[in-house]
Amino acid sequence: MQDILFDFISKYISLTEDEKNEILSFDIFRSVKKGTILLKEGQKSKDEYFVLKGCIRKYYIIDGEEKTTAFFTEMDALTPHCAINNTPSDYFVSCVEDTILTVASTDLGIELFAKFPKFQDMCRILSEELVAKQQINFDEFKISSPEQRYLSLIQKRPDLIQRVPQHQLASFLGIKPQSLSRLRARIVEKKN
Amino acid sequence: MQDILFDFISKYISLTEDEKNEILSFDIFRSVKKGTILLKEGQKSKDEYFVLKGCIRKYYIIDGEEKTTAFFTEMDALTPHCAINNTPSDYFVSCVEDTILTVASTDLGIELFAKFPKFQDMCRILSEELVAKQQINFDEFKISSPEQRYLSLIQKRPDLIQRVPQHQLASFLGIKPQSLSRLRARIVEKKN
DNA sequence: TAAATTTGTTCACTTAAGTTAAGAAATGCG
DNA sequence: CGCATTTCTTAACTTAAGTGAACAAATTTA
Repeated sequence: MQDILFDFISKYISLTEDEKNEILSFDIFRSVKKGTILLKEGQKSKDEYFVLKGCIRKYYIIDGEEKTTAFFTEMDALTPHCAINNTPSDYFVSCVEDTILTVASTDLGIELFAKFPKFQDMCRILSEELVAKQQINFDEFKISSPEQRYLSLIQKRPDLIQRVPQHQLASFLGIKPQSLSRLRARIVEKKN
Repeated sequence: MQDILFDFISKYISLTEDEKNEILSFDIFRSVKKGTILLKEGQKSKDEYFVLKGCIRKYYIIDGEEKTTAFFTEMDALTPHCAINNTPSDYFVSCVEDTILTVASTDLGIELFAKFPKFQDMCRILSEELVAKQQINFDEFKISSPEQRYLSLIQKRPDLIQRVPQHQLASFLGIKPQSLSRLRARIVEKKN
């Protein structure tokens, strides 16, 4: 399982066996059950997550209603905003499926930066990549209708449609579950 | 004018006079007229922009229609996605107003990283901040209706409503200009 | 396994955004 | 300055999403 982590890291920097062992010594691997809440609204946490297997989701509760804004699956990293500026979280993070992930506090990151300066390089590249990816995602969302967003999701993350409940998907697409049902029926209709 | 740049930088790292002069020697300040197109779709450019005064906007042209997805004003930085992965741009960048900005190629950035390693620190912090800010923006956009988005824009970037044409604002809010007009009329209605 | 809960779909109705078109207001330019 | 273009608003009509409710199906759990 840890191979997934090192495969990921090796895309950015190379590590010696000693360095790998050093990292493993931190005991950052966690196996969490479906439904487990990793982060609650109002909570101050410094934990960052990296998904090795499974799926976690980020959601707000507005007027008692869940609003899912992101899913993180294999090889996705989630650094909650509260971990960066040490403020209470304004959203929840929970497991959509049984999930294996690494949990590391930002302090551990700083420790690693001191010991292995090359980690800084990886983090800089990662956040730059992430900025670019997020911008594109946001732009696409803005310039598309819900139907276009759904069709594009089928292309880009077909797995999500299988593994995530419809009502969470709907919210992720910026609409209500009923609208997603209707929209799907409409698409099937059009095909014939 | 360059003070704005150094004030900004000083929030992250401190520079000696010599270092400042070194930076100034690169001649990166540009004064551009309203309407000037800085980046075109299909173009490969390595330029990054930092707005000192004025406003630039990023937009796509889809089926002959402009779709504005972002505005950059004083102290905002825009690193076009094409500058990062050296691919043709899929959007345009143009000046909403007469604008003073710095234009620096990513190569210059790399040169600066080599000469002043502390620049790396600034860039890492900047991109991390940007990732966080973008995530919040995206989340807010997703969980809000066009009307809520408009009301929140009035709170958060009231200047934009004054300085940017309505039809560009509409597109930025994810709706058509006619809908923005109607929505505004509706809000005034409600107040009474 | 049976009951309870969660999840997904359908329907009728309401609300708001998209579309097309027309005209007024503001801006730019010769 | 005056004409042309761009920008903004309004209106009537269409389309799609929101809402509330009912029901079926799937999943959880006691």
